[in-house]
Amino acid sequence: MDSDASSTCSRSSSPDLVVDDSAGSFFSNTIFQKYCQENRNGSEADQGRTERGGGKTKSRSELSKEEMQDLRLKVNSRERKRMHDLNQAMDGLREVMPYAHGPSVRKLSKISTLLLARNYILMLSSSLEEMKKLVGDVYGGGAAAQSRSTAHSTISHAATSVHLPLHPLAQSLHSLVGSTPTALQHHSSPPSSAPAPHSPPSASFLGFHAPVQGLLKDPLHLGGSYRHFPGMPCPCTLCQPLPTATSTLHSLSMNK
DNA sequence: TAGGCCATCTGGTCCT
DNA sequence: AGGACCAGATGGCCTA
Repeated sequence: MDSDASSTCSRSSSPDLVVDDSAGSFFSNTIFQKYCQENRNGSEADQGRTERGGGKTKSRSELSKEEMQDLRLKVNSRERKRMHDLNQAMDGLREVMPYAHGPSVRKLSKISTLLLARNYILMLSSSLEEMKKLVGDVYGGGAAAQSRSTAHSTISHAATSVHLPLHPLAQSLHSLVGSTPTALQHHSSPPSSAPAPHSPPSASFLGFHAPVQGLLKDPLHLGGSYRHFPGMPCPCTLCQPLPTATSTLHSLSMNK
C-alpha cells in the first residue's frame, strides 16, 4: 500500500539547516547527516523506479480515475514521509533538550519542544555572553591584584547571574519548590555532576508538588504533562524570559 | 465527556 | 511538470 515516493534534499526542509561546523551547529551532528543520507538514498531508489516505469507523461486532466487515485496515493505517501522526517527531527531535538527522558515521563509535545528549545538557546546564548565578559575581565584587566579582586567579585556575581531573568511569578513559583534557580545552580555546581545538555538535572530537582504544577499551567497547555527544571529553560509562559537584549531575536524568530 | 495532541488526507501555492 | 511546503479538515487515542 505504501507507494513510498521520495523526497529529496534539494529543496526540502534542509536549506536553513546547512551544516556549519565552524559555528558548532546543532545539525552538524549525525542526526542531520543521517537525514540527508536517507533522503539521498530514497531519491536514488525512487529515480530508478520512475525511470523504469518511465515513458510518456499525461497532463492531470488526461489521467483516468485509477491513475488519479494512484497519483493521490503517491502524494499522500510523500506527505506522510515528510511528516515522519519532521517528527524524527523533532525527536532529535527532544533528545538534546534538558528535560527528563524515560518511559515514565511523557514525551514533550511539539509546541512544548519548540518553545523549550527556544528558551534553551536563549539561555545558552546568555550564558555564553556572560562567560565572554568574565574571560575578558579576567584576562584583559589591569593590575594583577586589581584583576584578582575584580575577578573574584565578577565570578561571584556571575555565579549568581548566569541565567536569564525569569518572570517574577516564575521565580516565586520556583522558590516554592524549595530553591530558586540561582540557589539551584549552586546546588548543581560540582563539576563532576554538572548536567550536560543531554542529561537532565538530578532527580532531586525534578519533583513538583501538585498545587505548584497546577499553578504552572498556562494558556498553551504546557503544564502538568512534563516536568519543570528550576534554573533550566522552560516552555511555559510563566518561565519565558523577560524582554531583554534578545528581544530582537525574539521578534525575528516568532514572526513569520 | 471535553479537550489536547497527533497522524493522515487533501487541495492550493510556490519553487526548481 | 514534479516535488516540497503549508494549512485546513477529519478521526483516533489519551487524559483529567
